[in-house]
Amino acid sequence: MELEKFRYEGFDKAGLRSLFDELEFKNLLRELGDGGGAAEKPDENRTVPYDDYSLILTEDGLDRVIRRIKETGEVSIDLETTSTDPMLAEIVGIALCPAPHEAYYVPVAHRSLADSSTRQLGLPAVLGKLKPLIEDENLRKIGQNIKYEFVLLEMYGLGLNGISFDTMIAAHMLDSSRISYSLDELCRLYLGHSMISYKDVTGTGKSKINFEEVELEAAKVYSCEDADVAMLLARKLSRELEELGLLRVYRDVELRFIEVLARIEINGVKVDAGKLRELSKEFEAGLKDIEKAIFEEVGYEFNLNSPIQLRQVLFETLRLPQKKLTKTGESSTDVEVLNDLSKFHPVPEKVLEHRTLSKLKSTYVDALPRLINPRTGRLHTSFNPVGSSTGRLSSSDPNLQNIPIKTAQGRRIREAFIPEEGYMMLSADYSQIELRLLAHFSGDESLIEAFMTGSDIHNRTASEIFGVTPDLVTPDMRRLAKNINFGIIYGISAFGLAKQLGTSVSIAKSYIDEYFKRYGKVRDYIEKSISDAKSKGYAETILGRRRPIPELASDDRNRKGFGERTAMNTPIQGSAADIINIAMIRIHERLASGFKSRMILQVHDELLFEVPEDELDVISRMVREEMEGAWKLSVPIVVEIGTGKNWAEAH
DNA sequence: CATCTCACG
DNA sequence: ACGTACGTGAGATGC
Repeated sequence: MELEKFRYEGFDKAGLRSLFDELEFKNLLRELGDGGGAAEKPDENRTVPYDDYSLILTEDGLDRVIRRIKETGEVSIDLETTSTDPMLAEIVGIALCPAPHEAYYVPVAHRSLADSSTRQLGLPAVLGKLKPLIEDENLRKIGQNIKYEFVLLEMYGLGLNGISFDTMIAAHMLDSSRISYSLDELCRLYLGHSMISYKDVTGTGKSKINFEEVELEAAKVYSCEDADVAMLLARKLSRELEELGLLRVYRDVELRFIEVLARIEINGVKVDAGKLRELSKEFEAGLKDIEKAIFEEVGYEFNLNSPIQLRQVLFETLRLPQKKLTKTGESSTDVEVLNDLSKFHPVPEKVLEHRTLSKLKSTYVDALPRLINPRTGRLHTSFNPVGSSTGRLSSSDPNLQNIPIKTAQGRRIREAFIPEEGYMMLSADYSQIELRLLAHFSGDESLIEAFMTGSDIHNRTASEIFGVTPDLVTPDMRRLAKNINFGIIYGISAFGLAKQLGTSVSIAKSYIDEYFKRYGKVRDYIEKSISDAKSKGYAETILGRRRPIPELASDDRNRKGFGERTAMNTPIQGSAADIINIAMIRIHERLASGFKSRMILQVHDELLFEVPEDELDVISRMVREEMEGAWKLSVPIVVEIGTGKNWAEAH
């Protein structure tokens, strides 16, 4: 009740203070050793208590907390820091929750203490006391996105062992379709409670203060609530996982995967900043030349990066035909349109060249060096394990899963990704993992046969569709078959295929018909995926991760169509993700047994390693073995391995 | 902060 | 008749 009142009235300092005065009394009782809430039987059906939280300002206090954690055998941890990037963050305070409704806040770097007589414990002393507990694998650690704590504690020389629950990961496994997996969102959903938001304690905009400036009492309530809610959610979500039979996979795969990702993030990848600087100059000169040519052609200067200005130039000044509209009804100037307009005028092609170069320069060449960690001299991405609804990872700050490769200029950026001195890059790629899963799931004899014999799958598909022997398949036929194979995985439609191929819908339709004549069980499988998802309400992967698809029940043709494509694509894309995750866990564990080699990136179906030359052979074999053996399918799983002095060479 | 565009699998 | 390929993140522009 107090919480609700506090929230609705906004951040009222006076009101907050009286609330805190009341709480302070209980804290005092606890400090005096009356037992407080700890001795009472906590009512787990309450939402968030808010009254059994204590500030820890003394060594004795901290010792009591540590005893409590040892008593309960578990602790939910929430660190307050100076940065969302755990590689750069400094600890401001630590919330520890050893049991539901009982939490403690240990400030270590707050600036505004209650009064001059208030002293907080120093960070070295606190970490010194907590280290044995944090490293004790028999004390269960609970958290919301605990990879953050793992990476950050590692920066302080503490190894976080005994991760027993991550609420974010659990919620994603139960329902990967959510937009947000924030603690606040999960708390609202599963506990029916709105939490104090970060903004409530720090303010926003101009008057925003850093967490170090937040008063101890406000920091305590905010931070302890986070730790407490994670503890409460862990119990709730654990029951849900158990009911669905997912607890084992959750523990054996999802939880273990956290540490693998943390290690990759900590390892980071080296980039040749000098090489990128050279590329920047070169691209700059190229952009200038293209600009000049375009401005001469058009007759005046404008901002090529502005779609609005470009629209005016192409469709008003040059009077070129308008091909398609954007979502908001404006004339599109995207790559498809510009390619098409290239046959009428020299400018569109030049604009495309400019776009490509400008994109590469701003997004990669100029941006990446700024993100090099000054301590390590390397790039450390952040992998988000709940970043997609299929179960794939996403990567950000920087995104290292979309480094260019398709064009020659792009590959030059990849050349700047280099191994440490004395090491080589090793890249291991799953070959056609999604089509192999399609063969496995559908049981289609033709598709299985193609993979059993190790043939070029697109060539094989082309030969089937066009009714010629594989040696008579032309590059055009193969390209078309490749598009169909992709289309099948995406949830094919004649319209989509036609657009991709640049043919008519009726021609695309005839290709699809021919495909399904040859691969009949693929059609059956697609239909079964959709009907299964319809009856269950969700699609699932080989590990049982669930993606609800409410669109399947929609009356809207588009929404329903989207739902159907989702129903057939998710088990394939998601299971491919499951398989590489399993491989990564095994490889991580084997690397830990005395190798110098490091796993440094995952790009959906590729793993990148930094390997000392004398480990190349053994690591190649080990990586292949673990990737190919991660899951048993009815067709072989094949991995292609390359090595080189940079990422471009290794790929 | 939305829009457009484009980098990747 | 209608609109559709699956999954992401980021930079630049302009309100």
